[in-house]
Amino acid sequence: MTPITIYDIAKEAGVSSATVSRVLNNTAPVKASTRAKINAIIEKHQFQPNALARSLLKRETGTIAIIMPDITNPFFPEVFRGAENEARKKGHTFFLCNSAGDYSRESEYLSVLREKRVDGIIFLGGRINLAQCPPELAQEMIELSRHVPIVLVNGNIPKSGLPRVFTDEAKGAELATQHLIDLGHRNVAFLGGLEPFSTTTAKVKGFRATLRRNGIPYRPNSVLYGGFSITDGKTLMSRLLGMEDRPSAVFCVNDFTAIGAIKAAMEHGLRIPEDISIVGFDDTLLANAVVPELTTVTQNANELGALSVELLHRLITKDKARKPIALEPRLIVRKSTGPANRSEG
Amino acid sequence: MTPITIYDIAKEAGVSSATVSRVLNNTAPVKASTRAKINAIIEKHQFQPNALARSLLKRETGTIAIIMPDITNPFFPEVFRGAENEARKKGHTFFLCNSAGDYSRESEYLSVLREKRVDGIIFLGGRINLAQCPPELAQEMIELSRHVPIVLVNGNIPKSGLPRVFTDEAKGAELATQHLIDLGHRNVAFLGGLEPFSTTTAKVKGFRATLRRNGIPYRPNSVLYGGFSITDGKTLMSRLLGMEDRPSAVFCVNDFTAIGAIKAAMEHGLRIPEDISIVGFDDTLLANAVVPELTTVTQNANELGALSVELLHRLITKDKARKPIALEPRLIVRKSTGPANRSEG
DNA sequence: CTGAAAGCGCTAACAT
DNA sequence: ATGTTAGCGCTTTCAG
Repeated sequence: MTPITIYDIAKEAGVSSATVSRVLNNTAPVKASTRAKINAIIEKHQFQPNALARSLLKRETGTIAIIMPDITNPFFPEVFRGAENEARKKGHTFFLCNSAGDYSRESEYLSVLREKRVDGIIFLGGRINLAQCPPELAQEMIELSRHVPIVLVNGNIPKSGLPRVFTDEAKGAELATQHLIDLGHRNVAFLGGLEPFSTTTAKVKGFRATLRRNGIPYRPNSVLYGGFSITDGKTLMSRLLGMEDRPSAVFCVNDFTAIGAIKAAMEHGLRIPEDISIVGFDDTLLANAVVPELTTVTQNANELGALSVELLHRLITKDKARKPIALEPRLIVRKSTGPANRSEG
Repeated sequence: MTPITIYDIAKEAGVSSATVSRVLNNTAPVKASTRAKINAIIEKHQFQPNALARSLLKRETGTIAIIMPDITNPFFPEVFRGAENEARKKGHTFFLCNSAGDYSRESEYLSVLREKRVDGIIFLGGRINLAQCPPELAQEMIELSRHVPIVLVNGNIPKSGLPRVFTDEAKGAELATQHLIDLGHRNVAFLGGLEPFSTTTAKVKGFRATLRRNGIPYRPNSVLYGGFSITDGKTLMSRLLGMEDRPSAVFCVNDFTAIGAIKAAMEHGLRIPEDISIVGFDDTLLANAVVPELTTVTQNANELGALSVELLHRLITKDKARKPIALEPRLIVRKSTGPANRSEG
């Protein structure tokens, strides 16, 4: 059970460890017969070189890691997939770490990953989505980035100049809102999210800008914050439906809250989209699972992941491409939105 | 940018590397003043010890990895969560690898993980769910297990004696089927899955056993295989609805296919559960997202993950607890099932 | 084409 | 309480 080493192989083959290393890595010509003999012995013992020793020497591990806030939200596995595929193409092993959106856990992983000398880190969620990231947390990222290449996805540390790729969420919100307005809706609400998060504020910004551009007056209580989960969506929608002057269309911060909104609306006996239109965000698998299928904004999660790895890879290979990469979101119209009911507001 | 080492710290502090190591690991008493000085220097340089060097020496990495087949199926992230939390409690770093259900990718990861000397591996899906696992693939697992502790989750390599924890899926199927029968359904179908997978055959077995136990004759075409996705569920359900003597209740291989089945039924103008009852499996977040909410069987994904890590941990610490651990599934009755319509069959 | 030897960064005896 | 030293398993000059 004591792991076998390159020396054991060498001894058994009657050669030096250098020669074994050479056949292992194809790093210099080796006589065919010795090569064969060595390979046979390797095979026989199922020898696998110790990557720790190798990495220690070469100062690279061939590994990159991704830190995400919530593996349970289907959006993230989707970007993971895109990232992983790209990483594999580049010959990197790809690991996922789940921060659960917990800042101290983020710090923990950041630190562990550095110690383990990963070649690069992709970072999503948590602190980089904060409208106001606490200085220590921001500082930590900046300092880390001096030791290991890191790219931020769908977030930012302002003024840090940290490389990043992101979806233009305000733009996505504009698409969604305009879609609703084009359908004749004049009273539309924004539902879900939390004010401290830039991902929320960006969407609200796009939402309000679109209202304004279309000459629709902004009603202060047409924006209802409250969270990101299905339950939150349900709660918020119930509240919305209790209001006088109830909106005929709702744009939700993500698919989760949109699903919650749909459920609440149905429980109140409303039909969708006849009585109320609902738009989500992210185009997760939930959007297709639900009846009626959800109109939503896609962030191209796969591509987002792939581009992040590509950028990271450029960083790793010393190419200093630091210009942020923005991705265009796209509206996907399905069954949860329809024309405004002209008899109402 | 050249990483700083323990020697650099030692030199700057005017001590030996051993002393620095001691304060780093609290492995022997160090005079308070020197300790302070060293810590200050460490702080100043943001020094982080190289885990590769340390692991190389100590022959352990403090890392365990989990290989899963489809991070995009919400069931798996859920077991990941349970596993990760448990791993953290035990002081292990936890990484996820996504095999995408691809056997060669599994092999690849298995190999990489061994080279990187992870302390243990948790393995889900893919080859261990095959009713007939190809001998090479089985052999690979068995040989690997001689080098690194490994636990199989919800699967098996027959006769390997490999440690495992699993949900009793046949039992889950019995629960679901009995529930339907208790509601008065006599014509019930099994929908989805693929015959080569043990996770499918186990459920069918439970399904048929329950029919038999209740004196309900088995109709050969009441079992419709075809896949695991929402789309598959939809397709299969459409086929089912086209049959004469259409069943009044359907038990689906997982939540995905159940959702697909619901969508197909609705498109055919059927009401759920008034016209047809549908049961899923896994209790993923989809079950709660959909209207009507899905009656389903839970596998306690979180616990499954936690127990796996616990078992793995015992293996790592040399405790030879190899007895398979079985988890009891549980039926969760929601809105997609109801009494059989007595006017029909 | 092959071997000897140094060293990657750290820890753990063994001294002192 | 601290320093010296010998590796952990591998790759890589430098010789031959």
